[in-house]
Amino acid sequence: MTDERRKFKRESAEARKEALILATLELVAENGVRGATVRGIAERADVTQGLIRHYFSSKEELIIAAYEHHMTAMTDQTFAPAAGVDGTALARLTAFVNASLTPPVVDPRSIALWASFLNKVQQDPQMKATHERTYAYFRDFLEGLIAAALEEAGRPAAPARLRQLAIACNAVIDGLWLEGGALPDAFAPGELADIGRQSVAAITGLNLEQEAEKT
Amino acid sequence: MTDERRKFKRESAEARKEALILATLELVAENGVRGATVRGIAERADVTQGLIRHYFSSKEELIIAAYEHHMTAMTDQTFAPAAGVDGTALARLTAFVNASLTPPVVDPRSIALWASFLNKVQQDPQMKATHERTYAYFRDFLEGLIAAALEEAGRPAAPARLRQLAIACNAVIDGLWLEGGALPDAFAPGELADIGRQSVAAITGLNLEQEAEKT
DNA sequence: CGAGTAATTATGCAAGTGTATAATTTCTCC
DNA sequence: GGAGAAATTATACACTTGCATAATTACTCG
Repeated sequence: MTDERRKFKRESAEARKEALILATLELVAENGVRGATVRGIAERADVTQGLIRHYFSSKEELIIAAYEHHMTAMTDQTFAPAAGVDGTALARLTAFVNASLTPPVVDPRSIALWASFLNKVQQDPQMKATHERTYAYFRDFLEGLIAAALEEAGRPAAPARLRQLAIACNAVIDGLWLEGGALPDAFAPGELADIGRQSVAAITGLNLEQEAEKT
Repeated sequence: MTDERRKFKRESAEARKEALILATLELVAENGVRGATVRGIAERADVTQGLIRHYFSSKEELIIAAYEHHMTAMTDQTFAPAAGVDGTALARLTAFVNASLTPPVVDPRSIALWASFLNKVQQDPQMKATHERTYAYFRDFLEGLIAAALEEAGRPAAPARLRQLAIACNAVIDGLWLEGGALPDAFAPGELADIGRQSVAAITGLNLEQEAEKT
């Protein structure tokens, strides 16, 4: 029979690290980075605090690992839907906007995490690098989608113009993402994505609505 | 002769409160709410920590006062330029977009403060109320400007449509504000305002550029 | 000018913080 | 099944935190 009285179970390093990182993200979202105490994280992950030191040489290191985990999850959730569409560039652009403005990307917890990490991001060089790389990746990807969709529509744009369009569309998406997460009850389901598509359409002159109706 | 050796100077309650609030905002922007310690704030304001308790019954109360101070300053900076224009509605809308996307509204410190306060805002009812009131005020004002400008142009919009336009324009402004503050070196001076006007123009169908050139 | 009063400083305390180290427990492998 | 090693817990420490209270200091007003 299994010994129910055993005091703990040994887990693989990967599983434990993952559990600790998830617990960290929960607490950072709830109470900020400084509010995510080592003891609180350990309790949330159902271990004792000493174990954290066994897998991460400091709280700082755990925070950095949690941040990179979150950023990776966010970009994956955003890019996967667009990458999965193998139709026209316009279809991929539409899928990208939709994915950016629906759960799980739009979520109070994501905004809370983004806000909680911001201070550290601006001070820690490693986190700053991760942040800038993610932002650039996101915007370049969007710029590529817009460029392809415009060419497809027979009216290609010059690089300077493309840059502006990407910044503007990125801003709409970010702004809607922010508002949707900060005031979850202020918008009906799908409303943010609707407004996002309409706005990107207005800014670029592309017709994202007919594309959205195809699905 | 003045006694240079006197250990402190008595100030009016208003001056001291203001000084403490400003010191608090500095530290909150730098280190987050929990990182803004009572001792740190006192040092920054050149007083001893006991004095804080004399003017604010708790750190919580000081934080709330600092948040409301900041929100008031932000809205004032944003609304004053638009209110000062007594020309067409289009001119006021243009001034509003410009003010929202140039310093001192666009500023790394403002974004840092916004992010640092977010956690508390979502948990403390009083701060939450302030936040929602400010957001609603901002968006309603923008919606009013858009409505007036559209009527002026001879193509008034229905309420539902107006709501969507206001949300979209608000999102562009917020998104650009965010990006400008989070990556201050990524944009040339005036670039954000340019893109903001173009985007609002594209979304609403109004011509903000000819309006901007008049000044 | 001198006493009273309020502003300000000085000091102390209990709880919470990250981290270091020692003591246990579980699991693997021969 | 039992020794060895690694995972996990247990305990301790120095430091910081917000808050309370007592001791000073500066200014006001008769």
